[in-house]
Amino acid sequence: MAKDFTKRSEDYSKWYNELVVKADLAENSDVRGSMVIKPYGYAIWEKMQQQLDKMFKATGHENAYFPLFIPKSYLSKEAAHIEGFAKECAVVTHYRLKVAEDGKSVIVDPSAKLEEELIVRPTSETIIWNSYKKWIQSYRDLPILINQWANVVRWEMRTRLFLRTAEFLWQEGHTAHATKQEAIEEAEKMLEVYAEFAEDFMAMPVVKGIKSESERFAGALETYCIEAMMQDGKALQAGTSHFLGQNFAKAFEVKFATKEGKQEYVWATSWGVSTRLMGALVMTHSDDNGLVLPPKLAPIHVVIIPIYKNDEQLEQISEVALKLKNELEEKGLSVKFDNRDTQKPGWKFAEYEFKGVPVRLAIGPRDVENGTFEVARRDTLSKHVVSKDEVVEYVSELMGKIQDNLFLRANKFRIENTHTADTWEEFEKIISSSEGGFVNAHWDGTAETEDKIKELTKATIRCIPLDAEEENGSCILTGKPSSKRVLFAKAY
RNA sequence: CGGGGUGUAGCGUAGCCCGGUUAUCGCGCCUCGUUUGGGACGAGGAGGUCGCAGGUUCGAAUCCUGCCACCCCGACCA
Repeated sequence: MAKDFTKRSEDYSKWYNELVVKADLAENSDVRGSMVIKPYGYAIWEKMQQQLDKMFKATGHENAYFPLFIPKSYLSKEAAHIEGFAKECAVVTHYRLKVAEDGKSVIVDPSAKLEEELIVRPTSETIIWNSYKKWIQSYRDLPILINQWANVVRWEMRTRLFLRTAEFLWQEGHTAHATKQEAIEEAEKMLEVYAEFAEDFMAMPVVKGIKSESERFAGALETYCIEAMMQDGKALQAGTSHFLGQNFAKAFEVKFATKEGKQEYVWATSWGVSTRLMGALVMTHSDDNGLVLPPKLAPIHVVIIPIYKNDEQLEQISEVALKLKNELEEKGLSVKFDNRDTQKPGWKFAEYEFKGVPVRLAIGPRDVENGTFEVARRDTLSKHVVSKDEVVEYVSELMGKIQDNLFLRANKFRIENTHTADTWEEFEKIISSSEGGFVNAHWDGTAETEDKIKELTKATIRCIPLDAEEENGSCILTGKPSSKRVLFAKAY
C-alpha cells in the first residue's frame, strides 16, 4: 500500500498532510507551527486518552496538574536538561499590553516587564520536582506515582501536523522512588504499557529498546522507547520512558529519610506519549482511500447508509436501520445512521472511507425486500451481503477480525522491511533504497561512529532493542568489536 | 539563520517574462428541476483590499524598491 502513496504523489509527507486534512482530523493553525485538532480528530485522541488513562490507573498512578509557566531559574537547575531544551523554549517576558500612540495598534507595555521571565513548559520535570521537594520527607511519602494530561510547547524550527507541532497534547508521568531498582522497574513497566497500547489498541507493532547516549532525553540516565515503522519505511518514535536517576532530586534538593534514618536522594522516572500517536496511527494503516482506524480506537464503529428514492422508502429503511442500530449499540458498538438527504449514498461511502470507519452497512429497497444488509469492511474494502438475522453477530465479530488484521498486516510489512547488514555496502544500499526500512547492524558503541553514520546516510540509531541477542560482530563502519546489533533507520 | 520557491474568491489555480476592455478555470457554496446501490446532471446565481506599503506610468495582478507570511532543502529537533 505504501508504494501506492509514494506513486500518487511525489512526496509521502504531502500525501500524509492531505489525508489528515481531508479526513477532518486537523489542519494547520494560523499561529506558527501549531495545529487545530478538529472534532473527529479529537474524538480519536479522546479514545486514546481514555484507554491510556485506564492503563495508568491500573498500574497505580493518579492524575494531577501542574502549572503551564515555569520560572526560568528552575530550568537552569539541571544542566543537561537546560542544554536539551533551551533552544526551543517560548518565553514570557511581559504581563501587559497597551494601546500604541496611533490609537489603533497594541504594543507590549515596556513598564510591565517581568522580573524573572517565565518559560512555557516544554516538559514539566522541573516544576514538578519543585513541588515534590515539598511533598517528600520520609520513605513513607514514597513512591509518588503521578501522571498529568497537558499541553506543552516546543518552538521547533520545522513542524509537521501531529508529528512535530509547536504546541502538542500529551501525558507525562513523573514518579519518585526510594530505590534505584524500583525506579528502573517503573520506567520499564511504563514502556511495557506503551508497547501494549500501541500493539493491542493502535494495532501498531513496535520495537522496544533503549536509546543510545546521544539520543537520550536531556537529563536522563536511560531512555527506553518504542519505535514504529511507517509505511514509507521510516521510523517514528512513538513513546519514551526515562530513568532519571537522582539528577532531578539533586538539582531540586529532594531528599528523604530512610528507615534507618539516613538522608538519601530520591530516584525518578518520567514517561510520555503525545498526539504524535495520531500521526503514527494515520501513517501505519491508512491507504489511498483515506484513514483506516482500528476498531478499538474508532469513534464510530459502524455507519449505516440508507439508499432510497422517496420518503416512503426512507421510512421503511429507517425502521430496519434504527432497530439494527439499537442492537449493535447493545453490543457496545458506536453506530451512526446517516440519513442526511443532503448527500448522496456514493458521496457518503467515500466520506466514511476517508474517515476510516471500520464497517459500513448499506441498506436499500432491495435489502428491505430480501431482508439483508450490505456489509463493507474498511480494511479490505470487501463487501458481503448478510441476512438481517445474522448481521449483528457478523458485525460484532468483524470488529475483532479487523483489529487483528490491521496488526498482522502492519507486522508483516515491518518484518518484510527489517533487514540485517554485515557490511557497510549492504547497510548503505538498504538505507538509501526507496523502500527504506529498519536495519539491524553492529555498532562500536561510540557517539562519533553514530554521528558519522548519520552524516553519511541520514540514518540514526533508533534504539538498542531490548531483545537483541548477544552476538559477536564488528562495527559496520569502523570494524571495531560489538556485542549486539542495534536498530538503524531514517526517522521522522 | 543560510539556499531555493510561492503568495490571485473557502480550497486548488491561469494570467506576470512582453503593463491596456468587466482578472481565468476547476472544486466548493446558493436557487430551481431531474436524480439517488460508489464522490450525479442541467440551467441560473453569489463570492476578489490580485500578501502589505511605497514608487514608475495616461494606465499596474503584471515593472521597480522595501516589508510580511508561508512552503521546500539545510541547520535544529526525545
